[in-house]
Amino acid sequence: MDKRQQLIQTAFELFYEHGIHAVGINQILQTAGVAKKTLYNHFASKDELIQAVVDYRDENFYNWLASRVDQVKPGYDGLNELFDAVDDWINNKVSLLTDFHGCFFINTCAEFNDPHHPLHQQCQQHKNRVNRLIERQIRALGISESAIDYVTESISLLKEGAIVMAHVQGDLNSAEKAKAMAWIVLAAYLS
Amino acid sequence: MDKRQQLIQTAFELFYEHGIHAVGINQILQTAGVAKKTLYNHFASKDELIQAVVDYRDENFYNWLASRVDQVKPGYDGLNELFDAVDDWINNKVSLLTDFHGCFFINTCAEFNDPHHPLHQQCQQHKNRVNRLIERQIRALGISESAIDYVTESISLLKEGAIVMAHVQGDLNSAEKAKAMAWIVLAAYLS
DNA sequence: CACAGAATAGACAGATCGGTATACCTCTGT
DNA sequence: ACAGAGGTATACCGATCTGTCTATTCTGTG
Repeated sequence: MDKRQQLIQTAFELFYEHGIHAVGINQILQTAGVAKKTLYNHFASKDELIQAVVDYRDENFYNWLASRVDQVKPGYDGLNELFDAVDDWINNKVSLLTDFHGCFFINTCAEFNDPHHPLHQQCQQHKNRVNRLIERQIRALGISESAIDYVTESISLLKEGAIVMAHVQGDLNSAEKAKAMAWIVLAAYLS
Repeated sequence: MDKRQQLIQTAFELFYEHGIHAVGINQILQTAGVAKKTLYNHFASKDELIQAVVDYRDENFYNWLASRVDQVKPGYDGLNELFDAVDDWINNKVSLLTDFHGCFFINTCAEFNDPHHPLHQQCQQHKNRVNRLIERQIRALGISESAIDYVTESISLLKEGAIVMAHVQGDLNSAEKAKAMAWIVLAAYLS
């Protein structure tokens, strides 16, 4: 088994549950069952490990979401699947993503507030990837070129709102609400 | 000047900018220009200080928002003012709230993930207060009683989405988008 | 003026932090 | 058979953390 991957996986689970600043190196090592020297053989510092963890979650989450969305027809079906996927995630029906504790990238931005911070920007880039996935669905709907960015960001806003409502307020139907609003809004923008 | 209040104010500003776990007691004391003994004279522990900080922001933020919303007619005008207020906040037009770094309560929930944690619940209660403010506007619109909770939570979702889009993605027009969607959605729910 | 309450500065304790160093133990390829 | 890579376990370093303690100074009121 790959020790490097094992460290990243363990660190992610601890960071996701308790926050990054609240989890120490020694806790990660003990949980992963790995020696300290091995960690510093693979990573120069805790910061590098954190970066690798964000990358790992980016790949893992995006690949899962894209595979869900891309298995249906782009456009209405794709957007439908997007919100259904978020709903499954929120309601812990996707074991691949581990127990829901909000969006790891939103949480990380909360801990690294400065927009110029490398970790904050890494999180932005993840969101940009997801936005491009959404944009493909919007384009397939036949929205006019000039409105594509605006509508994409509006749908993204609905998705983010659903995640936060589920995490902070414990609203487990938030993704359904967001989906319902998405249809209403898109119908208005298409007419 | 009240040392207790000075500590809370300083702690809030540091927590809001850097996150709670990232800020130490000594940093707060040095910034506030207060002795350590004075802090532990007013608070039994750092945890108690954090609780007081969350309470302080709850009062400060809610009072500001409610005073904005309540100065216009409940209903359409109130909701309009709600999203305009959020827009002003995001675009740093409200000096009372200090520079925008996302929602302090969302950020705090990101650091204290467990829904049973006292701080997480304090944040939930703040959101509940704001939700009741929104609910009053929804009621004034004449929405049917059975739909009030659902519509209130939908508007709340739009507001949360706008805050996160502004914080994580740097979208400074997010509140405008949320407001536009709110009108579309409400028109559909009223017809 | 005198005194009580509350503030100050700062040393200190014990734990934990990120990170380094040392010594030993397996594997694996030639 | 043996060198080297990569693992383990653990002691250690300096810094920093929360929280305690002492000793001194300021301030407001009778």
